Amino acid sequence: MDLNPIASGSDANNLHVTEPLCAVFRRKLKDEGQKYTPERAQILDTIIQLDDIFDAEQLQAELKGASIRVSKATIYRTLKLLQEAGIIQQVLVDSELARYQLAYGRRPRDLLIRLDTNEIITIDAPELIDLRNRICSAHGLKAQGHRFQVFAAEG
Amino acid sequence: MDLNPIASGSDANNLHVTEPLCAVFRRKLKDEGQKYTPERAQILDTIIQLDDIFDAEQLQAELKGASIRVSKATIYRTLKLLQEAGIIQQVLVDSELARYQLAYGRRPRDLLIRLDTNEIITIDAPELIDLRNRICSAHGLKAQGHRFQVFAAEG
DNA sequence: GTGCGTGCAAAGACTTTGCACGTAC
DNA sequence: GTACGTGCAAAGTCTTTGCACGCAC
Repeated sequence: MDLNPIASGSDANNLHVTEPLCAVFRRKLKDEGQKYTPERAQILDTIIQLDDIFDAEQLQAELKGASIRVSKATIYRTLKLLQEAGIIQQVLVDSELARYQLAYGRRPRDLLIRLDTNEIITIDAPELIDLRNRICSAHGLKAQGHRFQVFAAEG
Repeated sequence: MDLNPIASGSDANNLHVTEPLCAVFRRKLKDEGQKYTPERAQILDTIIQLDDIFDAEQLQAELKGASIRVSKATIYRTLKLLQEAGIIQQVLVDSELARYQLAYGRRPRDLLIRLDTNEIITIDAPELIDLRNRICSAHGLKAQGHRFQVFAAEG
């Protein structure tokens, strides 16, 4: 269960990262004198299997589906740790609910949000990497990531 | 107090809109059989004067500074109406708090967010308009808006 | 005059926290 | 064996809602 190489490898969205995500998480925890518990491992596993945008509720449901009972408190605490580790990031489509997605070793996933159907489509806009880097350079800063959402509806 | 032409006119971010924002709001309300009350007018005025990203708390404080007392309930109710009218939009920098900014008749304001200082810098990336339109066309949709946030830190 | 709006306080939704017990290291 | 983690329930924060009174139309 600890073996989750990033290698859904044919996915063009993945950068060249060879280290399994669980190893990344483990290292972050060890570095801070924290423990790699079964709950934390199972939560990360589940997120990797989901491979989609999710919220705390969905994550708990997914775990329950695998007969794993984890409290909301632990879910929220672990999501915070995973964010700190750079493994997941918040999506922020609206302010109603905190949603997350895998981020580590991936290009940011840009979103096309249909206002008429509320459908969320993942898109790829590689030119943004260049754009954001230029913007940051102009401000003497280094880009760490970005978020891009396009709102659209039937024409 | 009703006269708030969009005309901070030299601002290159403003499109050519000649109608005062309050008129836009008024029309939306009338169309739905709702009333243009002093509270609603004062809230819109204050948002226009602020001309910055704000949250419900700040808005109430700003009103209080002008000796105008409006309840949180009314503020939230009015913010929702202003969003429906397309006059303001949510910013969504993080999920902690709903923030808003003026939107009507303006290009979306793109943001450069410093992770080291939490400073939020408004930037202008006009090429995104083109990019987003191309993306939408490719999906047979029409772009209604977008959100772009770059995260950066000292290099 | 009627119906919508406001303030207040209570309710709601999501998230965080204190505590006692359990477990990774 | 110790310090950190977990579950539970309670507390917190932001936001929404029910109700009685008041005002825009």
